[in-house]
Amino acid sequence: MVQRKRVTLRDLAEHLNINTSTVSRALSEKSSEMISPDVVKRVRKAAQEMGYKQNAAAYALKMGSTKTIGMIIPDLMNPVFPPIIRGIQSVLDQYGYTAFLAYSENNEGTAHTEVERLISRGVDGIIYAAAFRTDSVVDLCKSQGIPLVLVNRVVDQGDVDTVKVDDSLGIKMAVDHLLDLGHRKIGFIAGPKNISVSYIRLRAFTRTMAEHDLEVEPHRIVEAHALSEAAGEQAMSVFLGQNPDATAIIASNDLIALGCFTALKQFGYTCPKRMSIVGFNNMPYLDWFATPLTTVSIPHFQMGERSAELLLKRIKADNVDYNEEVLLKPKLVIRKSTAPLIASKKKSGST
Amino acid sequence: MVQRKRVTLRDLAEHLNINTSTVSRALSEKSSEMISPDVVKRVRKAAQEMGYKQNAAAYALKMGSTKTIGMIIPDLMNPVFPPIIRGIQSVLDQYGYTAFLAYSENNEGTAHTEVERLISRGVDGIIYAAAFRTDSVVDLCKSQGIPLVLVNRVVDQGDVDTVKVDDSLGIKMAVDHLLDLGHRKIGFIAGPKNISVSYIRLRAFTRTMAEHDLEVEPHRIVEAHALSEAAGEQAMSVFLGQNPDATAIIASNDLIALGCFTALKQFGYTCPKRMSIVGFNNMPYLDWFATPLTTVSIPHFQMGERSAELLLKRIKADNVDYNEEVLLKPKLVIRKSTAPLIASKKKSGST
DNA sequence: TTGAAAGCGCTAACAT
DNA sequence: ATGTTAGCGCTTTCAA
Repeated sequence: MVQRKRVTLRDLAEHLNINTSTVSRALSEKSSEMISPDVVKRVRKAAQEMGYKQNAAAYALKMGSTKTIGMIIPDLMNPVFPPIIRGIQSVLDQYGYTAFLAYSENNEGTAHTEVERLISRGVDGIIYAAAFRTDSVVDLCKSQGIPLVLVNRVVDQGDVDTVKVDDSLGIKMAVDHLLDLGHRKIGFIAGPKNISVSYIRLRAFTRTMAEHDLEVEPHRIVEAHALSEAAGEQAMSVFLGQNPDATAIIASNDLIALGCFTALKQFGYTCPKRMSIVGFNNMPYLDWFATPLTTVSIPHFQMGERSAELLLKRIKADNVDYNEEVLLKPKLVIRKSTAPLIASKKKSGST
Repeated sequence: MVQRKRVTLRDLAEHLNINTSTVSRALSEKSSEMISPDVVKRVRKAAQEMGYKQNAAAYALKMGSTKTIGMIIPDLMNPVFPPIIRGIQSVLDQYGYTAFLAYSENNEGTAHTEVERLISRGVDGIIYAAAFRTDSVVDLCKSQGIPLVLVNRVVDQGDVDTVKVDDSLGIKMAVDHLLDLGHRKIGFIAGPKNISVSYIRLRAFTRTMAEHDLEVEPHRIVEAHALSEAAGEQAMSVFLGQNPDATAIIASNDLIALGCFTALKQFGYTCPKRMSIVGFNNMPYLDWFATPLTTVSIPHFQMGERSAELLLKRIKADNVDYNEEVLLKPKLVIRKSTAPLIASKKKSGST
């Protein structure tokens, strides 16, 4: 029983000898009240039997809403994003929305193009998890009147809805943890500074250190060219070359931290004995690692949920009076990559 | 410059004092030839300036094709699927197609519902990576005339396009590897038998063993209730309880293998010293693990690519003359979870 | 080379 | 409670 053509409202109407609008109303939850119960029942039964499915294109054209949104992430392979996506979809599902997934590949131009494609697809809104500190996507959405929510990364301009984690607090936790363990010569492998999280985390690092009257000398900070394993390894090699005395490192994210492990090994150093490492994100499966990474855990799934809720709210009431910023709290997960500073031969002054 | 309303063909037409059909033709690659070059240029310039974007809903309604496909996977959190998805999208992108992503959550009913939603969205085809051995989704797509490609998992019926990995060969490689290492008392933690890969891999196990004149006694095989870590742990506990003499185990996939590690630990056993473990899939980051898992690697990305190519082919020429089956080859990745059998105190007869 | 007009499937005034 | 009708934005046949 192969039916090449999809069943339409008219097919149903003709089959039942009633008008298409009656069928439409009978099928709709809202307007079925104005139709006699008997007709409603007959229509729904026939729809079921004939396999009627609403034509989303026609609905979208008529109603001006596709019940679709677009999500842009840097890269699906980064294990941070699957849970965010699931969080988004879990609330979308409840409201009959569906999401398109697109990738920026850490490239603003690509992101811009993808957003244009999504707009052409008629998405009712966009969740953007790949923003740079200044990002043309924000203006694009604004000029097209498309609701936009930023997740995870933020933008320097203030007038946009955002769901983010308190990165500064996360870094503070990491620093305090290392300080508690006795470390003083702490380095930082930053991410690219045009990405907000990199920038914010780095700033939080120097600031927290300063609060403890610890000055961070410039050679203690190396910037990786990407938030990736390879970039982390490269940056860590540079760091180790110029910091033979450092005893702990904070990485801008877990992937970079993994790269740090690799570089460390190449230098013949061990973790945590010779050097403690802290990451950021708490990616999956860290507990299984040879050296389970101490890291800052962030509520990925919840971030997705909140951003979808925020976006749906904006779509419903499309007056953008005041922007909203949702701030989620991180947690420090202490594993085996951090250990107390061993009181080896005393070198510098303090403690 | 906030433009609440999207620019339409008619807006352009009125702006240029020409007919909408002329604008449409000028914008289309195919039919712009029949328009004077001058007009084409003016139209495209205006389109650019006014920010015209084609309305996908109108296009879809008119043309009967949304240039959209649906992907169904069990679960985004399973690290096997991201690369498959990327593979699919990489070829979709080249043809102007976009994909919806939906989840079966390892539940046939859910899958069925999701497929219905996708069909209602008007997808031109579906890639289904979550099939059960007998699956109503296949019939659903067939009855609706929607092209369908199965990835990774297959169904018992033969008349459907499929992209899969040679699971039997993969298991054979695993068995041969363990045999080479001297193991004879090898167990198997199977996945649910209503999932094709579970079934095929199990069968390949007993068959390969038989080819080496090794009979597999029933207690050597335990079925996990899901292809997950928790299910693997549970099944492995059962296995260890009834197989104190076993020296190696093959798990139906990596997640189950991880569960095996956990159970092993609870029994106070070590891997690979006391027991060798082989997984299946080669999920990311295994090299980082405390005991890096020996596993069968499968070309996820490529599977995605091939399935998208196959689907697009079906969509283009929608006559389904003969079905196609793409078979990809796996590779064995030997890591640290397998080791030679230690010749301890001799017990049973052979060798 | 361009214009006029129809129609894809749906919903929502506006009748009745 | 139901029918009639218009129109969302687009492509394409037919006419000029």
